[in-house]
Amino acid sequence: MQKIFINEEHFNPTHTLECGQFFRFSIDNEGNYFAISGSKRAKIIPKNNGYEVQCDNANYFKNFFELDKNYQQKKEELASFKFLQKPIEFGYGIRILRQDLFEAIICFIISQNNNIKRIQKIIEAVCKRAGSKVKDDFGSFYAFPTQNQLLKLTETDYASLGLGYRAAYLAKVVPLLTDEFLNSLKRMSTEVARGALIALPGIGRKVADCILLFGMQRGEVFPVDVWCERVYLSFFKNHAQKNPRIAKGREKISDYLSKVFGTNAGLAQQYLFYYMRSN
DNA sequence: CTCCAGGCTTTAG
DNA sequence: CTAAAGCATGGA
Repeated sequence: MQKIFINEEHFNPTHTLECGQFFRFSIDNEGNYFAISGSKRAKIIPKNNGYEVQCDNANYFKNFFELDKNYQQKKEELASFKFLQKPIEFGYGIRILRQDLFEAIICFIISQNNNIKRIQKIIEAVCKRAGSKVKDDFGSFYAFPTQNQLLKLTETDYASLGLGYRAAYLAKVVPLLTDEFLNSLKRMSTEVARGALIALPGIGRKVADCILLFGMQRGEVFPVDVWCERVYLSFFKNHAQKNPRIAKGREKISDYLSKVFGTNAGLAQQYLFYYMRSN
């Protein structure tokens, strides 16, 4: 058992885990969160002035929670945007999670045209079906399946797990996600990597952007979905109308907001998404 | 019953 | 190039 302490000033487990970037979390009847990433699990326990993360690999979760990044600075930079004040106030303590790339690709393909409850349900079903059973100090759980483990599932298997029309996407894309391909992706520029991701079955601009942001730490990416489009239309319409280069369409909204927020675009997106979806 | 969910693919204009 | 239908499933 290893422990990490995270000050509450720039970390809130509820907002970080439930803001929509991540799906494999749960909460026990004492109010403690569990987060599963890859083959590892962490328990997050409230303490004075912060939270204690208990796990078997502290370094893994220090990286997972981006503890090497300066969120005070990010907060100050984003606070200069007045329309972010309420979202930041509401979702205080959000951190962008460094998720496993393979896992992020699978999870965000599942997320398309779907609701978060069912996304979580499907992912757990996939993990239980194909993932390894792991034991830790808190009991046992299922790791996210490796590529080799998912290769054993057919389109029919995925369909039986409730994936709907996404079953065909996974059956086609999993064989393409070799370690060699994933490692080459990580070395590409954001633009090139986005193109390579969109070339895969079941991945369009929005899913690719989520993968870039949450699985490849490309903080300048601003994924735009139906919710963000609404945010844009309500919060940014007046601003955008003053800029003739801004046109309609989610891709152009994403391009524009990436420039507006720079390296903090993804964090700004999470604040806005969480705020809008909760109100 | 219809409508929608962190969209993508295919087809038509 | 843009626009729109079709897609599986389950909950509201």
